[in-house]
Amino acid sequence: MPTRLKDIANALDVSLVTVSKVLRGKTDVSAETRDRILRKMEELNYKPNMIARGLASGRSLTVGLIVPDIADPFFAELARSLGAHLRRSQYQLLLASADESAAVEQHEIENLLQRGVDALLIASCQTNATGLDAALRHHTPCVLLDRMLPGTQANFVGTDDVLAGRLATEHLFSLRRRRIAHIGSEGTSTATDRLRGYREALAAGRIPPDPALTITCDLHGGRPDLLGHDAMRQLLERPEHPDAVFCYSDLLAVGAIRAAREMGRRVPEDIAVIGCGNLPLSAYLEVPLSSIDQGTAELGEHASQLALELIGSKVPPAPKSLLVPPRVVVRASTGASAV
Amino acid sequence: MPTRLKDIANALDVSLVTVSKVLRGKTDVSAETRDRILRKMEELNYKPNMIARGLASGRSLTVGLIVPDIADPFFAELARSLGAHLRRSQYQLLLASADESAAVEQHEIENLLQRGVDALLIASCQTNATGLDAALRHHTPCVLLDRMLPGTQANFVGTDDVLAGRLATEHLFSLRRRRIAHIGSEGTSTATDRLRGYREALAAGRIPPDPALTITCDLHGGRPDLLGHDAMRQLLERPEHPDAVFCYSDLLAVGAIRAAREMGRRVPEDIAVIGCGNLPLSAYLEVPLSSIDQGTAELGEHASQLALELIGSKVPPAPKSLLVPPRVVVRASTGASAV
DNA sequence: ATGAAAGCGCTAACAC
DNA sequence: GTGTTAGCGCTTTCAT
Repeated sequence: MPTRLKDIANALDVSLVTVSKVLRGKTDVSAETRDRILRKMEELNYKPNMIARGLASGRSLTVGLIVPDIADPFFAELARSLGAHLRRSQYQLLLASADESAAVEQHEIENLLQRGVDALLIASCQTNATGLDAALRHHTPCVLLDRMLPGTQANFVGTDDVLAGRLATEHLFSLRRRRIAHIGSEGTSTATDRLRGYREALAAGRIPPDPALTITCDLHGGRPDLLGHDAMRQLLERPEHPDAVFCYSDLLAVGAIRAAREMGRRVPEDIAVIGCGNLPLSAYLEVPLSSIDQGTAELGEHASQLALELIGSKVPPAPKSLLVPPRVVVRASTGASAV
Repeated sequence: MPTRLKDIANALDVSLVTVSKVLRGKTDVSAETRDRILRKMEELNYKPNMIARGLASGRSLTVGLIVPDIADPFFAELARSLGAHLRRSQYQLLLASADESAAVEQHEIENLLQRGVDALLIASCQTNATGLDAALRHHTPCVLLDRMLPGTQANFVGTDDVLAGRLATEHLFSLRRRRIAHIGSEGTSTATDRLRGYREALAAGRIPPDPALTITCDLHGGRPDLLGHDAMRQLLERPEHPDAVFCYSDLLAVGAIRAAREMGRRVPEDIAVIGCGNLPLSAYLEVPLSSIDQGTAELGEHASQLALELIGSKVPPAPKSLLVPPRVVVRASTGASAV
């Protein structure tokens, strides 16, 4: 059985409280007793029971993270970064993957709150913020990650997705492409923001918007690579087909490129393609994929910082929004061999 | 503030214990009181405080998972599957990523035990099993995932890696390749087992082992794709170069293919390559990559089952080893266009 | 069928 | 400096 504070106290004939004080680094203990206690802790290999500590203190030294899908490389990297940063501050990450389901996500929110997390980080797949009410009831600080929720004045850490869309589109524009399509998504702030950036860039380039060049995929509807494939085929079958495409995600882009090549188009000569997310394997794809890098590790760092800050403040500060600037990574799919 | 059992009890003028009984589904409560209590719980939106419950009952309904790197697609998928299965049994997954460091892993083991996990699942990057002693002290059941540890009689759930190595090599053999190389790894049971399977298959095919055809990479030394690249270059610079390579991982294989092509070799015509792990993007690589699929989701299911079983048994049963059989997935890198 | 008493291992206030 | 007294919110055992 693991050693308890009481065991240390008994062995040394001091009170349990004194031991607890040493444990927590309180200064009202004589140097001598402190030494004896520390030595005994070492000797008996004492490790505090975090459950008991959590119950007594009301703080669990725990941060909950909910992501739509931990198998998505973006969220996996985010979790990794977050976990590493929190560990340095003695915090433990409780991870939940919502399986892309709003119901599961809601369940996990309640669940993590019941487990007494000191802060809750959510990359939400809900469409509104009512699910966060539970966190308010618990007075648990909450940070939205990656995706904003409509009608919320919440803390947010994410990519500047409008900028992401603009950078991607401007990059295609700089390659002298003028019929620039967008294969997008819907239902998330990331989707609408990237679309907005795309439109802004077109406007800035004095390209009239052509509704036929925007296709929206329902990413709940299946594998994104296949959806991207379909979307590209639709685009290329139209008489006025595009000479460039900005895809909402790399996975969509991968499928889109496959479709283009199957239809005899050269990438990037006939059609340039850029994705978003900068998958680790981007460089090794059939056509190495240009993409928008979101600085995922940096996102995790900011999120953990903000979480700790919120935990530390007695009164909840005004909600903050932290936008990490993305950057273009050029590879062959929009590369030098382009026309 | 969240509702507590006491609030329900007071509101209904029954004892806290009766409420607790209803909460836990005990039958020694009259149907009427039960109904009143359940209604009140609903009304006050009662959610049990899992920390208090954990402290009182000694069970946290929590399972800890430690992986070397959550950003590795294999471990991410494992975590996803595990989390989904545990959720169905009301268990919560506590995830820790060890950053490929044995020291961090050890730290996380202690950490999760202090948090009172009911079982501990570890894909370990340690070289021996002494780190698991802490779990024994806590009487916490423990399952090794993916990698066995030498000198351990522990529960294990993982791929049948000897079979993986044999299947991969036999597949290359069936393509009439006879100079089959192996780009391997070291320090893990997966590495030595796959190597063993490779050798067994060679022996079965009456191919004399050629030490010049086995290269071992130190995967702690950097990016696996670059290591694979280097390894392939070494292999091809030798006078008696191979006509096929089985790589320990897909990432190694990806780098290896790149190197081969840079050196003017055609894949698979001049050299066939098969990896292991079956990355989600395998089909979209510059040369779609043949691989060994490990049935990761199935691994997660078995692991969660075993964990729950161990938690449920009063006396620890004899350690079990569960080996999931892998299977070959053929793509272009060893595909039909082969000689 | 109901509840009183004790306690899980720790922390937080306040005495001495 | 040190220790005492009270809990945190729940479960467990055992009376009634």
